Amino acid sequence: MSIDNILSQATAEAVKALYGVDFEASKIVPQTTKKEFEGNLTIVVFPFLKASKKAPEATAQEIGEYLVAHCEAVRSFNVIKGFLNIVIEPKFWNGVLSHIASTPDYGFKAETPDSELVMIEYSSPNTNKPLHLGHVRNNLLGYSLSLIMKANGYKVVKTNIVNDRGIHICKSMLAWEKWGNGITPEKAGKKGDHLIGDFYVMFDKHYKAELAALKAQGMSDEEAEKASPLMQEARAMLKKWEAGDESVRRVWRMMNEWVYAGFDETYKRLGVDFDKIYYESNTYLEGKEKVLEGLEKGIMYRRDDGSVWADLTGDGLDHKLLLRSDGTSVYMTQDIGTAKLRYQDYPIDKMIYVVGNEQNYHFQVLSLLLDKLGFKWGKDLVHFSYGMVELPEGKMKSREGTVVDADDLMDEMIATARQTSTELGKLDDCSEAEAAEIARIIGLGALKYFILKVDPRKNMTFNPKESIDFNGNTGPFIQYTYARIQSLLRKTADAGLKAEIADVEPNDKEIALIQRLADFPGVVAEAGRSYSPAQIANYVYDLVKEYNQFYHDYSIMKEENADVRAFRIKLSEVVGTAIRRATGLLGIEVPNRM
RNA sequence: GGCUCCUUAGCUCAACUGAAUAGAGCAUCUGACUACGGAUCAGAAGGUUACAGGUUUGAAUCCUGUAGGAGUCACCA
Repeated sequence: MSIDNILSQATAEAVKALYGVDFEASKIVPQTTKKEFEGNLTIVVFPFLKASKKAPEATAQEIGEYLVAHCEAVRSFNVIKGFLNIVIEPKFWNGVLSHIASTPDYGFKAETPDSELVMIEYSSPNTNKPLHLGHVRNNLLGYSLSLIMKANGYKVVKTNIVNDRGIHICKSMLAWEKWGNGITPEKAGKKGDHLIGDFYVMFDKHYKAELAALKAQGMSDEEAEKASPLMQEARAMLKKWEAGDESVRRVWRMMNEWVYAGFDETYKRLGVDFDKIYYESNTYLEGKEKVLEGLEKGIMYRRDDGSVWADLTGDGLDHKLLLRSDGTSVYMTQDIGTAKLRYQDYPIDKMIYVVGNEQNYHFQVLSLLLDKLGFKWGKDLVHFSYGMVELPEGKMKSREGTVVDADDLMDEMIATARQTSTELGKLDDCSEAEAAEIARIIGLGALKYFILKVDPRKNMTFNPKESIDFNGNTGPFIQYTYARIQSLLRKTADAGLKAEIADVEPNDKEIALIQRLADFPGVVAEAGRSYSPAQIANYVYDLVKEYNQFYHDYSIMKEENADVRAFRIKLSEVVGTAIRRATGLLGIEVPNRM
């Protein structure tokens, strides 16, 4: 049992014994004592005042005295206003540390046969252009979230829904047919997703030119859009695609393969993966059946023109279209169809969608509809919504060509990491292969940490330069600390020094570290932002900072007392393990040397 | 305009279910230094938590309103 729990329970007992009132021990949460006060843990006594019918100071005093008398973990206490600061018997911390050290999965919950199955959807790219900075945030959040849920004992299925059909794909296809001259990724020496993206841009350029020409002839915006031959061709192509026209389908399949090969490379480099991939070309017809089922049950209604709608005014929302008058699906219908297929494939208990906050309304509606249609996880599906990533120069705008490509970004990060590390002399003793690997780990670590440390709900500014800094709240700083610990462990091992939790009294800095280690946040709360990767990121940073405080104050290898030295080496080792496991939850690698 | 979210130090971000004097890093300033990995270390300065009310023993956190920003309100995905 943790010291927190011991203390909560002892406090509950104290309140019961002193004032005869029952307090649930789980409701009493001791907090870490602030640095400027004496003590390790603090209990706020305000909640007990009704029971004690005494002033805060007197109540705290009484509880403190009871604890010292009855709880062997408590050495002493002091009272400041309503705050009862408790000094834990220093030797107790050795027990805590050895518990942490001997529990390989400390802070993690193991999966059991009864574990709930959670499906996490993330990434969800369109197949007409390569991944960009926004997708990077999505992928990192989704992947980290899956690791965190797994650490919470859930069965996790990572899924990706690829938007591989629709007018946008046809635009790329049309441009390729018109101006591509049969070029392929191999011939162009280019990743497939980038090549397709180029054709999408090309279409847009020609289309814009057409519009301008038509408008110059006196057409309005709308008229021009309708009259544009290019757009008409694209629409015709979509019709053919939907009809299953083999020549269109063949090009479509070929070009999609190019894009997937490109995506796979990007995903692999980013370090994310999926258990099951769904394609909208397979799911977009599925929702229709479910909607018609809802129509029969009276959940939906049909309008005179034949279109099908859901009336959500009872839930404070609007009327929502689900089937067009020609019977075809809309986005919402597809998501219902995808949900149906997924539920056929997996016994889903919980569904998490990692999708940008511009779709908040969509998911509010989807949740209601899935619930009405009888999906048990529909009502409390989680839309893990995140904000936009901006750059120091401002927003990304595809029109202005300021979109940051994911591949380019990773290249740049790794190159910068290489350069900075070289300047610092960190790569001096490395082979070329080692140097490249270290640069990769640092560059990606910097990117991942910088993005994940921010509360996902907020829009954020990503500054590539600041993210690669070996000081401060950055990935490289954490990786550096880890590498240094490994270096220390190698040296002490070479010197034949022992690492063990000897029978010594830890000092304040060491206790602070142990307390931090005991708070390892692998197992985190149920819903909302509380299982956000940001909390893990900020935890690791706090731990690393705490360790640096300790590290700079004590010369571990020169320490004369063998027991103290062994204790400090062991403590460093445990901190290293905690760093590796916590960064692991973020999908960040840590190097043994750098 | 309706709805949702955001606003914390010059900048980038913290603050778990309300708790003590709102914390880090970067940048700035002052000082130290031949190294267990010195781009380090010690210290200073920097805040009416957008604003105004309310609830509470206690509010950055909860409620109401105002201002500013973002998103959304398509037979696009």
